[in-house]
Amino acid sequence: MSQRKASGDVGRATIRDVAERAGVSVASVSRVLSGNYPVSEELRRRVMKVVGDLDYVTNAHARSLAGGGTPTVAILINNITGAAFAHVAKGVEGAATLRGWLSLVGTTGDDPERELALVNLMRQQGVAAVVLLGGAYDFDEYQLRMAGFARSLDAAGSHLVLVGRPPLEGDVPATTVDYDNEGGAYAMASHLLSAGHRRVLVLPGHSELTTAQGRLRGAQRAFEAYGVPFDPGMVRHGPYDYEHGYEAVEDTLKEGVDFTAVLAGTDVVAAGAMQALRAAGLRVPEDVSIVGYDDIPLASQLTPQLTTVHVPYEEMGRVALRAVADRREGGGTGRRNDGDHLVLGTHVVVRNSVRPPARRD
Amino acid sequence: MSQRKASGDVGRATIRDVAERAGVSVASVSRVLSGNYPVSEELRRRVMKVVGDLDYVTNAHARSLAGGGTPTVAILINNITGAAFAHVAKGVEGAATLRGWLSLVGTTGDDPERELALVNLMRQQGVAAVVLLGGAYDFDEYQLRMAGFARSLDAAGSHLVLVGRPPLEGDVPATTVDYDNEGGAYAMASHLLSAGHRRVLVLPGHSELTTAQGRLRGAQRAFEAYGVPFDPGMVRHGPYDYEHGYEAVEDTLKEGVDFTAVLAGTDVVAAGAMQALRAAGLRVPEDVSIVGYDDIPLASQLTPQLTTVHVPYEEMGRVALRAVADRREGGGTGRRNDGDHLVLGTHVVVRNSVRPPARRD
DNA sequence: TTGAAAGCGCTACCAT
DNA sequence: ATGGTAGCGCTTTCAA
Repeated sequence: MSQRKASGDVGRATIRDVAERAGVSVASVSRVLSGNYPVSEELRRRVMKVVGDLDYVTNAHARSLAGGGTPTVAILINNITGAAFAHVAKGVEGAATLRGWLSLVGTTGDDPERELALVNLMRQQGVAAVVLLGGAYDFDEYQLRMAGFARSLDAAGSHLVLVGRPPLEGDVPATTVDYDNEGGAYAMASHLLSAGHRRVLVLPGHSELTTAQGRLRGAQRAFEAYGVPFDPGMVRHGPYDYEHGYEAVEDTLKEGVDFTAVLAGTDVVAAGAMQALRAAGLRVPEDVSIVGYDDIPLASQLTPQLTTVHVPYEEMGRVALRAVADRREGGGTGRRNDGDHLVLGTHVVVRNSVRPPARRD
Repeated sequence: MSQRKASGDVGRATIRDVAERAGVSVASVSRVLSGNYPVSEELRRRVMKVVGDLDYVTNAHARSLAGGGTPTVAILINNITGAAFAHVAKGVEGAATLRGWLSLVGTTGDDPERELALVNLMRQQGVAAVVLLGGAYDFDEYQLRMAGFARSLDAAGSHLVLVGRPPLEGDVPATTVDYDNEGGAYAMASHLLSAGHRRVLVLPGHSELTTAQGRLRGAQRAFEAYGVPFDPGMVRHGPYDYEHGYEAVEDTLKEGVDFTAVLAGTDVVAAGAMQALRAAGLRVPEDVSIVGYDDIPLASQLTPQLTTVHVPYEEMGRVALRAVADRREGGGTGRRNDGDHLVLGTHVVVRNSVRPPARRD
């Protein structure tokens, strides 16, 4: 154990250690390991033997610096704990692995400062792409902020991918992978309306969240299409969490407002709403119908199983990675093309949480 | 846009670009940016100005190679979609961010090949530590495999951390962060027994999974303590998923086996069991009581809310990171000490899914 | 087919 | 307080 450098070095073995021990040049070792160059069987054998003995692995940083290196995607997510985005991450991860790419996951905790810090951190890492997940808050600053990210990343040879958010305006170097958010809400609301529901409590989410806005718009359009007046008083905004679903229903009930169905912004909100209804002695779906959005596993695990909108999260992740990989291999010119905005379909999954209203109003 | 090298280089700006443009030396720029060295206000101003203009960020790979670099933890997880491990990951992430560390998440999909590939990949990345999450399959090979990982990582100046798994035997350079798995099961089963339940359907998980083994052992010990004979026929093994919970209960019911309570290996399994009971016309907890394990958010979102064992997943993540960070800063000698095996407590969270059995047998 | 050597972008040491 | 410069470990010409 003294073939390391004079100092009591505890660091990893280097390519030089391997070369010396195998009695060959550093270049040869590199060639054997990269495998992208013809080498004699004898050389390969000797090198691999030493690599095994020393349990050597190449230093990814050095390799990166010198030009080689594994392409890496960074996934930036608000909260790793959210089921929907975990599925997108899974999709990205899976597709990345398939191509031998590496993937990084960073969490922003909904903090713009941290988001910026992470984007820069990823830029430092020289990642091939940064994937930003989830609905965005539609503040004025948002477009500018994202455009800034897109340009910074682009200038560094990287690329910004927005998943589950509306595309950026203008000629910004970014790719968007979206789903038919509004269409899903339209279909979901229509399902409720065609079952005969007229008074429905709508819990679209935070009013500034782009996904919530789209879901609300979809619902409104459905009401219009059915010629049913849409009552803004039946809309309650709030975060996409269980507590909000619970409290919104609880409060609405307390106020004596009448409704026969709940159109929740997400499955988790629906779960909270369901619980509150039950706590108030109401049965689902006999007394009140409920529908969700997302179709995460929870939806089919609730009792009754939740009718909801299926969003192809995992596929979005796969598509997102494919988009950046293609652009990379295609030697993109940097010019935008139609592939820069992909939108995937959504559809209603009918389960057991909807029934025609018991009474008409 | 021609201050780049002669070639039509599209790459990122380098420290040299900044130095030239600011009319200072490369060393000075490095000092300003690292901030760990005294520099004149004038210098700092000029450098930062150019950094802003060029939107420059340091190349993390180069920095790493040269000795600096952000410490990175790698989190290896079977399935990013599992709620429990997502919480551990969150804990690690949070603690890492707090210290300015970076974290990587890789998924193995339960595939040993992929696990090995990822460990090596992380070794290449020169990560400060590799955190392996979740119960392990107790095959003979397992101890050897992990010991191998531990030594490889250690030789590379990295470190292996096992979270939620039993510690490695012998003098292996690894840290284990565990929770009182068996104790939690003991307490949970005792809760059921003291409520009067005697015929309990036990769904501990896969028989080779270490966590399942511990949970089963805990339950058995509780039965012994209560002087109640433990019927092995009431144990059904299977994966930690909703479907298994559903099918196990469905089958048991079909076989006409009598039971007044279900001791599920995880909350998700409990959710499946609950659904199956309900599908069979049985009420929870009036007819059958159910308890889970993990205390993920789902537990309190079920109806009735699930009595379960709380496992401090997020804290385990934090503790795991703290352990490696301390060892790093403490300039550990490499010798094992008591801090190499940390075990956190668990406790029963009483909700509404347990009631004394309606009838005795 | 193999070896020698010039960098990749940065940090840290040694001068000044 | 600032500048010059020798590597960090690897890939990749260019020669042999």
